[in-house]
Amino acid sequence: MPAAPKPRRKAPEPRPYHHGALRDAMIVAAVALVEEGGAESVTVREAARRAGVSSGAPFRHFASKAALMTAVAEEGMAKLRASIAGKLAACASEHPLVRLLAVGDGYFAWAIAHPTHYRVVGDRTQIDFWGSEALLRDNGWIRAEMLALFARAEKEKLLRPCDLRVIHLQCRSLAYGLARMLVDGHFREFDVSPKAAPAAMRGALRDYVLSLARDRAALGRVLDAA
Amino acid sequence: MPAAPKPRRKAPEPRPYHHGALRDAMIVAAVALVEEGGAESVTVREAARRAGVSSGAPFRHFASKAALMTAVAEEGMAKLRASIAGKLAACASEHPLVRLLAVGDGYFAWAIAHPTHYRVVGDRTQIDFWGSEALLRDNGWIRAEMLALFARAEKEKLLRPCDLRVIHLQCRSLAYGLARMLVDGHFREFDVSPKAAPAAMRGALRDYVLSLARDRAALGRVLDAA
DNA sequence: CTCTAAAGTAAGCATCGATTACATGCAGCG
DNA sequence: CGCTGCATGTAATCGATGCTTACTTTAGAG
Repeated sequence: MPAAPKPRRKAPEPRPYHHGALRDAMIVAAVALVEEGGAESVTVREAARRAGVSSGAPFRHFASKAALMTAVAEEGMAKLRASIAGKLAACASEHPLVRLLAVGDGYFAWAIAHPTHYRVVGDRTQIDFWGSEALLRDNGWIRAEMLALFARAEKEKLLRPCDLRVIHLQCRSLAYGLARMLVDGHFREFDVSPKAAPAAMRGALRDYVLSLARDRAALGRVLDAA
Repeated sequence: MPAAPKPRRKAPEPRPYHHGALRDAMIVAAVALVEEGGAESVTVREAARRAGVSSGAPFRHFASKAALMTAVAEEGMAKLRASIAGKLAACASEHPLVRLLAVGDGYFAWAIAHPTHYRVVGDRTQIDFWGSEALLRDNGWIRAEMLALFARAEKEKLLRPCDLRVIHLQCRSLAYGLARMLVDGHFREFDVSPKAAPAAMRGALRDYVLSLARDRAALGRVLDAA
């Protein structure tokens, strides 16, 4: 019966001339496209189609496709940070190296769950990483969290003799390398079945963290308990 | 005077109707484009332009742009392998862990010298990696070389107690992560100046290899000597 | 020498990112 | 209330891309 009432106000029926939240809708659509077919399948036009606007409209909100992809990366980085924060919050132990492994768990969990989105976040050549406040903030948070854990571990004499700067770079590279190998399709090269990849990644990081400990056996016991 | 002699045979003057080696010429042009502006700036048409043929000609030799990029990756993987082989040949020591570091040196050297090309080689989602004999062969060579060194190190009791499969994955991930962080633009995040990146990468890998040694001090002396 | 098939060309299709000229309508002001 | 300005939308268009098709050239096998 109410075929077409008065297009009075916020009636979300046909489509008000002005979308109202196109910027957000574009990001949602672009993220969906990324998840469906990877960054390469993202098209400004298709995202506009899904948002129900013409192909030129998005450029009122994004200077370029790269700007849209930067927003997609911001979205991803926030989720990545949230995933890490979640694992940290769920980590009962206060042992810095145990918590470091929790950071890795949160990092891998999101990368594994959203591989194509993770690729957008990781590739800083396609987005304006250094020009995005949100990316710098969330990435900086992750970085600071790691550095604080390393600093605490050192202060508490939990680390083997080492250069903090070196192991920070090492740790980041190992985590990035593991996640990146996964999303770049390298894991088929190892015997691990696709479903075993997460465990292999965690195992590699766990063993690495153990190698950082002054008292490997002690940390092993703590990790086994947790 | 000899404005236009007889277009008799192999006269490389205007352009013989048949190119003669279009496939190779396309790969050369595509590699050049990759080095100049990254994979994203590669265009079948532009490569064809540089090879001096029409835009449709390349498709007689490559089923798709992805097939051309796969050939570009093959070219890169061969160079990567050659770089590693060179460092191994130049390595005087027979110590497996010293030679493992030489593998890393060869790997990093090429990645640093050809970052955009390296990205093409590393990203197996954009090329037909598992369908390319050349890629499988050269990548397999690198892999086998590493595995042999690990096996020798273990047989010669040079390794700390560890699971070979775990440290193989670790080592690969660390190397891939370091190289990938470089070409993905992550190094600005660390204090290292751009020119210091190679040293930082080597330092991280060196420290990692040291952490694998049963007798860290002994390996340290060997490395310092070399 | 002929004749086929590999390897070129030119033209065209659908699509893309981006721009332009124009249309709409909300907000703020008289 | 009515006017108006500006953010936000549309439609049309541009040049470029990947890829295909129909046709042309030419090398080389028989």
